[in-house]
Amino acid sequence: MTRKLPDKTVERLSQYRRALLNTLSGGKHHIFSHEIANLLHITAVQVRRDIMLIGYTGTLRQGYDVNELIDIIGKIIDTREGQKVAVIGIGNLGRAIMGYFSGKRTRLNIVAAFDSNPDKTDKIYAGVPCYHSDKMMEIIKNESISIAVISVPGEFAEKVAEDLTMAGIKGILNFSPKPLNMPAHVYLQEFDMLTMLEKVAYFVKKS
Amino acid sequence: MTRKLPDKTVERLSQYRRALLNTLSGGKHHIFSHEIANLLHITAVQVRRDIMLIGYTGTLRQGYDVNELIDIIGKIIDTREGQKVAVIGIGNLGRAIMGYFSGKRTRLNIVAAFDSNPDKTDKIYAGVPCYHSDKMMEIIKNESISIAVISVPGEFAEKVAEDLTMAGIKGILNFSPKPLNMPAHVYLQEFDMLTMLEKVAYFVKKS
DNA sequence: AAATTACTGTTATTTTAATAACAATGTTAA
DNA sequence: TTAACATTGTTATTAAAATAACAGTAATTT
Repeated sequence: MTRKLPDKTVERLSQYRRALLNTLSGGKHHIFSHEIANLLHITAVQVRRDIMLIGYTGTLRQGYDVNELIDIIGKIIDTREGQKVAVIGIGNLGRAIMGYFSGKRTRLNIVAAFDSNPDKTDKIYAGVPCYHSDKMMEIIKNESISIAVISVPGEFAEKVAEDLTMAGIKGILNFSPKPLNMPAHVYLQEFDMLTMLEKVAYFVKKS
Repeated sequence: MTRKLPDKTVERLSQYRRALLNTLSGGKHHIFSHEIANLLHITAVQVRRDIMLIGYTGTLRQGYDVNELIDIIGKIIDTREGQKVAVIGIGNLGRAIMGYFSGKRTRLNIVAAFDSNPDKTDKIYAGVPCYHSDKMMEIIKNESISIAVISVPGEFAEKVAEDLTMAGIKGILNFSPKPLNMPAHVYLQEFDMLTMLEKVAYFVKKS
């Protein structure tokens, strides 16, 4: 549809949408670029530029129609049919992820969780069934799950990623501290909290 | 000491160090830039450039001395005295963070956790005492804790951040989906998993 | 009705990050 | 001994992101 948007713009679109949904439930139907900017603590130019990139245009002196903007963003970042997500590893982190998502109305559905510990499998967490890892490849394939969140300890991340790739996964969000290597057709986002905490420590030290 | 390094270089330094510690425990004492690069799945030039920026130099044809490099990175990202960290919000996420850290790093110590639920307070999690939020400001001040990890639900994040600021915090890692606004002297790193998952979904859709 | 104001949308510039190019040099091979 | 090689360190170039500058315009004020 639209040509590929800049990475950072996509991140902000997700945040705009959440902020706008909030705005809407507060009964506000129009919003200025500088108001959106304030909600996210960024600049108004940045907001207008992002909105320009997705091809929406507001009205002068009235700003943007909140509903329309939410819709447009949805058309860009959601698929019509929705996408299925699996969470691999039901430790604290895995459960946190599922908790964050449960009830959030979105086109991203967490439909399965996996763990290698039999005490944790065959149960429901935040509405999501947890299966044993042995069944992972099969279920991913059969259910055509396209996105996986890896929240297993570092030692297992690589093996999990390989299996996921073989099962045909399309995108991975990797919370483990082990950097992964994926074939080009699998989109990989690393998300490493140890690194981020050390980074904060560094900049605190500097300032 | 060194002048301020680029953001991304700092992130990678943290990852280099972890990879190098691994290498070392595997009994390897020298390493080439392309080997480090392979561990992180980035390019060798990137590695050499980062190492150049921190002012370390390897030896031709032998590569880098693993111990020395670990030390140098430590001098850059750690402080001599160490830094104290608090985790605010002991849900699944908070516990995941503490679990990841326990035992891992000596210079970055999680020394306190806080929660507003009395069922969770006055207990030890992963070796860290959890206090009631009422005591947060006092303890942060008295213990001179400089870094906070916010893992409370979005609704509470803003208030927590304000209190932390007043208590004199220097850096914040914000896991909540609510974007925060901090005075310039507080270093803020947002870390929003919903955004990241939606981003993965977008790029999966595009490819 | 003219000037001013408060916005949007777009282009231009700057900054930051990544990549490429290559010079320097000790090591090995011929 | 000379040529080829493997590796580092650095500068040059390109790409991505953020910021600044500004043109356009409907509403409001004078």
